[in-house]
Amino acid sequence: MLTIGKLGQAAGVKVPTIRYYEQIGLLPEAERSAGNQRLYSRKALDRLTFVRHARELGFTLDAIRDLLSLSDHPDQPCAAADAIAKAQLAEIEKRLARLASLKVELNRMVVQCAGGKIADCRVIEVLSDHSLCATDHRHLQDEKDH
Amino acid sequence: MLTIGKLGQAAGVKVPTIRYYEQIGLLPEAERSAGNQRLYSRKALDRLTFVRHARELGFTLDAIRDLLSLSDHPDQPCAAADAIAKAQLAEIEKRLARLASLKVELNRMVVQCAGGKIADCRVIEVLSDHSLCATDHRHLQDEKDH
DNA sequence: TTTAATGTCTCTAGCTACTGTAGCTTCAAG
DNA sequence: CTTGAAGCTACAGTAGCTAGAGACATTAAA
Ligand SMILES: [Zn+2]
Ligand SMILES: [Zn+2]
Ligand SMILES: [Zn+2]
Ligand SMILES: [Zn+2]
Repeated sequence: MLTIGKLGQAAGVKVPTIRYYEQIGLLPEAERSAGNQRLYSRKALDRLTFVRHARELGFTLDAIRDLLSLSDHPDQPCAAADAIAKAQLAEIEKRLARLASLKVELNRMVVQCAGGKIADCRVIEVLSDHSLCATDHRHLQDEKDH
Repeated sequence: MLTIGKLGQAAGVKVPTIRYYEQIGLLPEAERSAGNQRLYSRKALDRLTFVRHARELGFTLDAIRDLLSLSDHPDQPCAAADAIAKAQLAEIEKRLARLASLKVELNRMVVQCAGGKIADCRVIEVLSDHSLCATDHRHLQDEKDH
């Protein structure tokens, strides 16, 4: 059995994050020692490692919740898991498209500025007027591109 | 003079967002009518349009605060503004790299799954074990890629 | 064995950039 | 004058943590 600190080290997850995951019900409540400290099994480590890897791949905690409960039913068909992964892929592709567009615009701004006074700064100019932009970055779905 | 609703329409910003910007000091406090309603000048519209455009290009509100105060001093050199834009470009490029890597991994997962039971699902398998990944997506700076 | 250092406990608040709600008041049209 | 839309304030909630306070537990050195 591992203490929460050891578990965190082993999985690469900070201690408060583990407690947070328990609090929101993503991880089951841990067993406790005589002194009320959390104790974790190897199975718990696997679960947390799964969560961490999924987070690194950008899945939301809600999606991970679903993936975890799917992985607890090995006999069921995997279509639901595949659907979650495909949705995540689609989301990432959307963000990529948006960021690519932003990159173009930011680059244009930076390159075009001759570096004089603010009154003539291309950065400030472009920010003031979207019609100076080359792409339709506005219409590419906003946000959640965290 | 515009009411807050007209201003929001003109700038493409929701009314509560305008009030929020005022609250956090990004926009100056608006003048008020006899009945205590906010009134905005054309200059205020320009300012809000600037904010919106900068947000669309992914600048943080803090960066926008700085850009706004720079644009209020047209005689000063634009190096500071350019630096903010360059930092933003660098940030976007970092996110792009990370997302590109995530896309590769997610795509691999989805393509490799033969679609049987959860026990054999490649998606679940890869999520459980990063060594099945092809790239170093872990080491690409995390987060704030909202 | 005492003591000091480290780890863990709970609880609360804060972060970004909003969005939504409730319960009011003001305004413009008919 | 009435009605409905638009405005007001204040507060709560979103995602996914992170940090802090103050108290208790565990381990290792002295
Ligand atoms: Zn410049
Ligand atoms: Zn633009
Ligand atoms: Zn599958
Ligand atoms: Zn991986």
